[in-house]
Amino acid sequence: MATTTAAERKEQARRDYDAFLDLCPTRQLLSTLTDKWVALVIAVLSDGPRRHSEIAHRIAGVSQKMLTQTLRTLERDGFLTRTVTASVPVRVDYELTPLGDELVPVMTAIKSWAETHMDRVATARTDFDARAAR
Amino acid sequence: MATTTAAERKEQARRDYDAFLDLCPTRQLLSTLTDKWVALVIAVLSDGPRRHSEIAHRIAGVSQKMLTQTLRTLERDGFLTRTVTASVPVRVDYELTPLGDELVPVMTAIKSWAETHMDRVATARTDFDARAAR
DNA sequence: CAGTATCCCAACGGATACTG
DNA sequence: CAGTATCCGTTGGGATACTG
Repeated sequence: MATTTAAERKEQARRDYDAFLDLCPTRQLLSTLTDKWVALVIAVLSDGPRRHSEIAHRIAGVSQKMLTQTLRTLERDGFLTRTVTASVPVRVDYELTPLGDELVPVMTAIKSWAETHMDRVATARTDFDARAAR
Repeated sequence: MATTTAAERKEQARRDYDAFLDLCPTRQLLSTLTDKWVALVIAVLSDGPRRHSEIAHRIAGVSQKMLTQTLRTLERDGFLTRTVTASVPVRVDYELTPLGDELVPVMTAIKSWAETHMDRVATARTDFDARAAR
């Protein structure tokens, strides 16, 4: 198989990935990346490794279930590593991988865009609703 | 009310928006921005005004319902304008507002990130599943 | 502390049919 | 062509209880 691996990789790399296409795998990846909890988790970890409980505290309102689920997905996709320290009680640390680091600028950009432009959006919304009410 | 408007705006602007906070309005805006269809629609319109049918064609697999719903949300939030030309059949054009234009870099960044790093994610996923199977 | 397992409701989102 | 309305299955996501 070693002889075809390199060729296959090239083939794969040459392929034109396009999220506009329904069946393209990037459409699925786009779904993962466009997720509220993903953006927040990546933002938290951009400051360095964090424990499960630290992340939970930082992201107000996230449920146990969603946090664990999000962390698992991100681990599977290679964005972060999960390190278990077998103490009592157990300690689990999450840390961004190099791939995860590359995601940081994109994710923090969305978050800060929202924070920066919130006022303008709020105004637009009020105007729209006022116009719709007429 | 004119006397308080300026002060109120300042007050609002000075407020520390933080999407990490559960009740902060930016959390809701973040939810809107982290949406697969939103990213794709903004990406389409970044090339200029488009008709409803053109957008539908460009974004493969989007349903009528989701497209219209997404366009309405984006219009309400001030990201695009909707122009109806009363002909038979009717013609509707969508165009980014200045606020929408400011969103383009952020949205296209996610889309192209997904397309660029798809291979590495796919590899990570395979590795993870293989390790999990052991 | 971290995680799993249920239960359960609400929102997402597709398919279809109908209107101006 | 663009949009609305309805139906309905799927998923998201919270609450709670339990385990190592």
